[in-house]
Amino acid sequence: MTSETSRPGRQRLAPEVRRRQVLDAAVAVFSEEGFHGASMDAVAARAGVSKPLVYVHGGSKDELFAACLHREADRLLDAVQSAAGAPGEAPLVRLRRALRAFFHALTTQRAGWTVLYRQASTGPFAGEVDALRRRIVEEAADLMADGLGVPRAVALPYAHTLVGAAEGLADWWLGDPDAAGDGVAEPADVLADMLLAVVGPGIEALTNGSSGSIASSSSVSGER
Amino acid sequence: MTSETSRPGRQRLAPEVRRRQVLDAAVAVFSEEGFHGASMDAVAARAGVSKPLVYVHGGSKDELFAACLHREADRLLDAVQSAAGAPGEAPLVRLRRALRAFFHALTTQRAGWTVLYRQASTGPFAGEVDALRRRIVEEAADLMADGLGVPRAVALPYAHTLVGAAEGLADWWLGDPDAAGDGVAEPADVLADMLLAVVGPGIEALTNGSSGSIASSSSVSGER
Amino acid sequence: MTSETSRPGRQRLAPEVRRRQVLDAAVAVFSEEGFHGASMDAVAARAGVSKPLVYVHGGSKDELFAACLHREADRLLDAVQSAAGAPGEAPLVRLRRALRAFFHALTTQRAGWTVLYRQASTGPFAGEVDALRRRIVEEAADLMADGLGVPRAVALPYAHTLVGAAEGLADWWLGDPDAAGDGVAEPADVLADMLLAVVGPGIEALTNGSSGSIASSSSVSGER
Amino acid sequence: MTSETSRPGRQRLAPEVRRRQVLDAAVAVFSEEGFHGASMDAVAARAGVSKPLVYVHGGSKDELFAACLHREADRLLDAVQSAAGAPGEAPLVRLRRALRAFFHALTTQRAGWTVLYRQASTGPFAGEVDALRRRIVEEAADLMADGLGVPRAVALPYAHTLVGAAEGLADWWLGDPDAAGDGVAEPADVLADMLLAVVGPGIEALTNGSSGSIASSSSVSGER
DNA sequence: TATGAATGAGACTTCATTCAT
DNA sequence: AATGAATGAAGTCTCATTCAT
Repeated sequence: MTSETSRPGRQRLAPEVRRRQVLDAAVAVFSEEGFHGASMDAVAARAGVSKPLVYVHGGSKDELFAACLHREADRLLDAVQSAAGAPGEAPLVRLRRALRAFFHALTTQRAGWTVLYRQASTGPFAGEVDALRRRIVEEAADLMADGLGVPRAVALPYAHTLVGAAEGLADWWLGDPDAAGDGVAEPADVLADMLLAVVGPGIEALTNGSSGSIASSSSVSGER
Repeated sequence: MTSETSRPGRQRLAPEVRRRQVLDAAVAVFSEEGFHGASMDAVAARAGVSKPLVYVHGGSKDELFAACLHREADRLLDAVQSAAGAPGEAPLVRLRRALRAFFHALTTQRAGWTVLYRQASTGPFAGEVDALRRRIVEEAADLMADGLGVPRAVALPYAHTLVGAAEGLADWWLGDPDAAGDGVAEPADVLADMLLAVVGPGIEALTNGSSGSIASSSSVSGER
Repeated sequence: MTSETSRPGRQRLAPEVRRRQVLDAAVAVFSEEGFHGASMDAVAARAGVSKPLVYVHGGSKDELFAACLHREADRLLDAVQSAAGAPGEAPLVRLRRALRAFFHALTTQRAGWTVLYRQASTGPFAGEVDALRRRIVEEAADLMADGLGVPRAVALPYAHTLVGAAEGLADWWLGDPDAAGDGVAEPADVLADMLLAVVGPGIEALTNGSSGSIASSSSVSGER
Repeated sequence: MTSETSRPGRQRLAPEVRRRQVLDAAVAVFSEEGFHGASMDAVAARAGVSKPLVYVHGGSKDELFAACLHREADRLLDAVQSAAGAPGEAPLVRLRRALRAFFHALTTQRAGWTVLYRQASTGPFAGEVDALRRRIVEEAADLMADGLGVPRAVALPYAHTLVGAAEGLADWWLGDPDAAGDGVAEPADVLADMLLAVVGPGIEALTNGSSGSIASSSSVSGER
């Protein structure tokens, strides 16, 4: 037996490399098939390794899925946070950058986003997913509270609204990637601008209204 | 112990009653566990009937899921459409009524909404789910196109944004029901007004801008 | 409510008529699907009655199948026995008539034959079927012992051979009904003659040989 | 207790060994219970392995059954064909050797024969079973056509008769193994000779008759 | 370390059988 | 007498997980 890699299937790799291999495959498969629909066989095949190795590096199916969730959520949050920058800058500029980063991250992490937002909100990971989502919403709430000069408790529902709106827009775009973009700017930037066009004026108007009577500041409150 | 339902087993019921029992249970279970995660055993247990009865009244798991999808989508769409009223009325009034009906439906049909919108759009029902989702969003797009005087294709992404924002707000509220509502008006109405406060000004502003330069109508387009 | 049969599904019939209805349907279904493959639903549907009625008139599935076996075996044996006639007549003439009756019975009782010989020889009714077959073989053994003037114990294996040969021929014919028959005589008669052409000379020759050395009377015993 | 097979569970075997184990068990169970009556549980238990292993090595129930059919048919046909030898030899000698091989195979492959010949020829395997049966009977028909100097189409019903007769004789013998055999020769050889004693003279006589008037060559054609 | 081989548990589905009308 | 409605039990098949090499 020579010292060369005599059998290609038995290639020894550094543990962290193998772990990333497995996680990448898992994210891909989970995003395509959902948690229950995905099989460990499929993950192993996608990673190009044997099934026991998936267990060695990824743990049980539940653990593997949780690891996917966390890694993808961390990536997303990191991207948004670092784009938002320090609290000193103009708040709406920070929001704009954060939104652009958010939509941009979807382009490069589409599978991760799907795992986080389309597959896992039901089933045994609802709680885990909710906690991860909360981290994102709270980042948005911080930005808005800072920008509007209102208490965080007041900003919270608007943050949920904003994040929900972003999700809705993102889903539409991911379902039909050619529909957005004018061919000049980055699609992610276009999406961020579309979103701001819808919610920007409303958010600005909120700065002038008292927290309790926000609804009455709407221009469509004529009825009843 | 009353004289009613002396023995739970072997109760003869009219077929349509049983069918609704089964469908209700199925919607509940599917919404909690997802399609793959839900078991026919769980549906039967939730409905309080035996498993074969689920097959008699709901057909196979696929058929049962499809039936759930269609019933819930029809219910939701009916509620929103009848609330929106005829096209002759003032557009923003129609939108307001539609939104109120939408939030109202979300609170009474939470599970149905979850089945429709929080399920994997991958798998064997992708087409079906997409078609049903489209019907709902397109109703919103019709309203907005009518109200804004813009082509439907332009209104579509804003409709997705609007629906997503409504979801985000509803999720927040359903997770903490005491947080919204002033104790006077219906919570659903309060939510509708909050949403309009955020998106109303932006939507109005869109009426003046051309589709391509929507983003530039935002007051935060200073950067870059 | 008049005294007329207001509902056609609730027609009261004499028990023996119903029983025959059910048995006929059962024979048909069992012959087509086999014991395990046949469902009580199918039997009920074929009989044009409801399933509980099948249980009332036919008993459990096992009992129903046993009843089918016995009725069909009795019919077959009756036909053969009455054709064979009394022991006084010329033995080979009796055999010939019996064989013709046998093949003729297959034409009119094809389903019954299938149930008896093609479906039931495996499974939980093997013993029952064997007993019924034995009755037929023993009828043949009686005929042969009588005709050849040999003890019944000696005739028995030849009776098995004869019945097996008849089965083989019958199976072939039933699988391809157009293959037999010259267009003039009854197909059943042609089959009987074919069988006699094969086994007749051998049986006659056995009359002259001793029981122990039958094999040596063969003209092909040259080897070894 | 020897040192062998210390623990029955979790034994690693070569795939081809396991596959034969599974097939053997399947043939046994199918022959005893029929296709519908046999359960995969029973096959697994008979093979002494777990149920998933049956699926790994045998595929679905349909595939497993088909594999049984083919293996047993091949075995049987191989045995008979190699015993029959080349066409150049004396026809009746070939027939004799083939019959001996046939009876020998019946005694060592009883279950396989049962699977092939005592199963419902209805159901999803009708075509497959018929084709395999035909191969065996046609081998006999070839031998007979060769030996008698008649066209194969003429020989075919006689081949069915011959095979049926062999089955009848074999059934009788296998039901009462002490009844046949003189204690000197192989029982299978004795059975072959008994069969030839019955059908040999008839077959020889057929050589002189034309196909249409075979029946009239019988010595019992006096009636009608 | 890495894997081929094996299995316990559970899912979907159907069927024989029986109650309540 | 007759039936629509209902269910316990069993069957096929898959999957997460682990042993033995």
